[in-house]
Amino acid sequence: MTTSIKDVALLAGVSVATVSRALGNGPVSPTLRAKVEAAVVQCGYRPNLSARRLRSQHTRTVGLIVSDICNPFFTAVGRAVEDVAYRAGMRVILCNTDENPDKEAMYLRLMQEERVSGVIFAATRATADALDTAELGFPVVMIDRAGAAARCDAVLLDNRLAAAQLVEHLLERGYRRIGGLFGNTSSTGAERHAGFAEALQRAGLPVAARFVAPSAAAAQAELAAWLREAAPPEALVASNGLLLLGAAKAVRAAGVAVPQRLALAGFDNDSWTELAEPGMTVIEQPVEEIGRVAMEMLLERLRQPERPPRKVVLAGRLVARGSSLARA
Amino acid sequence: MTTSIKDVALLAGVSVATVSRALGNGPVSPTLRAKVEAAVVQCGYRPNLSARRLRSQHTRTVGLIVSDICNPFFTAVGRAVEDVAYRAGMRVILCNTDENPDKEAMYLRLMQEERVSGVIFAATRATADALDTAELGFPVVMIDRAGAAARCDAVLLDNRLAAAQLVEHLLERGYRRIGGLFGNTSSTGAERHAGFAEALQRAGLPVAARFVAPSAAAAQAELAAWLREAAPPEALVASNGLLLLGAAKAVRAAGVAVPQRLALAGFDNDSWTELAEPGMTVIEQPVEEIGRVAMEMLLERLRQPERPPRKVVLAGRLVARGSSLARA
DNA sequence: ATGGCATGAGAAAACGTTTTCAATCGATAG
DNA sequence: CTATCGATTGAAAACGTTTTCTCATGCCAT
Repeated sequence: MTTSIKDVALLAGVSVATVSRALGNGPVSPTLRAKVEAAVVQCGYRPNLSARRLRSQHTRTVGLIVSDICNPFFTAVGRAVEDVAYRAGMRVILCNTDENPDKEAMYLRLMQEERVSGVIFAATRATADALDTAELGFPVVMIDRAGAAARCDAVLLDNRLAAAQLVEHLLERGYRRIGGLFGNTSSTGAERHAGFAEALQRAGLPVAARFVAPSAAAAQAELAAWLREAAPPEALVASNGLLLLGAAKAVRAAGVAVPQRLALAGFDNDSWTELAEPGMTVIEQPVEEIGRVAMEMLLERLRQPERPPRKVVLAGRLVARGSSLARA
Repeated sequence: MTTSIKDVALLAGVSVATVSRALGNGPVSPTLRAKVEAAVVQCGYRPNLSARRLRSQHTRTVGLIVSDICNPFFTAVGRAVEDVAYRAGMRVILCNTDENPDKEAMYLRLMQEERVSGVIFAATRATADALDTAELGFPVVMIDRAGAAARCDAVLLDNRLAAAQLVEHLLERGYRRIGGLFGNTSSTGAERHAGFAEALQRAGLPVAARFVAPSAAAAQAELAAWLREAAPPEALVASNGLLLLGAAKAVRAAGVAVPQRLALAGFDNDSWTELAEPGMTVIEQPVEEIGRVAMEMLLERLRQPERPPRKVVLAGRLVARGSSLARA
């Protein structure tokens, strides 16, 4: 039997209401407050958060739903979310969906049962478009991927611009036959593809883009096949860290010289991109900021439920490395 | 106002007890069960987990306390823990301690307030030694680091053996002046140092070990300084993935040839170790298995609270790569 | 003096479940 | 034909809090 507020009240010689008020910030005379505090330490009382949540009707809990926390991008974002959350006295429930809409639906239902205060969500395209935030019962902040119709807060990268920047960087360095590898489940992949295609069209060049499942293995297989085709690209853009990793593995396995036979560029300044020869050219996303801002927006929304939804668009930073050296 | 079990009962024309039983696995006639299920979908009822936890007195929640989920080792372990947990109908609360004993204490207190079913814990040395699992009120499974006195379950790597393996591998390849970089906060660092030292002593060689804070930055700074000293090592063992990363950055910054001027070997088969030239020799830990087994042991312990504590010791796998090529 | 009025405290209701306890009913055994 | 038993069901208690709702007290203004 664990000790409850009743035991504390008995020990301190006051009512349970007084104990509750002393522990919270209710009006209690200094005398009784001291008595209560003494009783609390004496019997090692720990409040029961389930009871507190049930009665007070707010759980101080947020859900963080991402595809896979093992993706360094989400790892870093998640860490930032948690830091801000815990500092604000909130708990975080982490959910990995593996880009699977069924799992997304399941976890959203779970969030309802948990009566979470809100959710930070990197949704699949299908789910993002269909999301009805009104009937969900809690506010949602989208990250990384935008919802089409979803009238909710979001913090995003300027994906079109970033992808276009990569293409222009490669053009500047003298590359012409530029291929692209994009994830096929998220709106992010689509947006980056759009920026990629626009930049190439502006330059009057053909657009060679392929869509794959968002995993390193899929990217590796796709690029390996591509390199065996008749006219492989001179440079490749990969639309996220996982795909870039797969691409790097494929070129290494095929013994293709980077950047002499194939230049590489992509997204996410993961730690390996600096170490892998000759260094990967990437768009670095402000991962810590994305997580922090998302959580702050959620807290803000909880304070002002009726505030109009806001989208924060952050800029990526081009980190040029050896994988896109100027063409000889 | 969200709909409660009462509304469902009213709609179905039965008592709340019957609804509860129909939703759980109580004895209910097929007729009423069907009525209840119809009512549930009709009014979109979602059980309130806080209320359920309060009444039933088990939270179906486990805490996962690690130093930093951004460390790929813990990311992978955490993912495995969560998969097993969700499949068993349990929730996971993730806590990052940054190797800070104060944060560890704070999170343990939080776990008590959450009335968690149990905790999976990668503890600092100080905390692990002082851990009194009896007065905590929930079972603990230690991972990665052992508790000295702690009479609780644990799943660990055979650290001494693994470290010795690395040393012997380097000896075989012809290296003699072998240095080591170890984390100074965990028992794991200490154990790996022990294995490292024993292997060198068996070979009649001097032991050159340095202890640093468990971060890439600390390792990088320490090695950079070391390389400027009079007699720098010919080969270096780094006691975890972060330290190895720092070491790799240091040698790259100093323009030191690997393995010609300095061979490198370490722990954790993180994705960058394969890509970074000339490939890092590492001990691969069975990360997925560590997380899975830890969660399974916790579930087992919840079923049989009085079972004697069990320690599972897993073996690492040596992955030899270019960074420890045979000496010319 | 007297009528508010702010302040501090306790009693009791409420939060949404699960679980215990008692009751009803049909059927089966004696 | 009746007593007993098993299976369902509902009423009500319980889980540990927070939040009314009262009430007593002392103080200030009239």
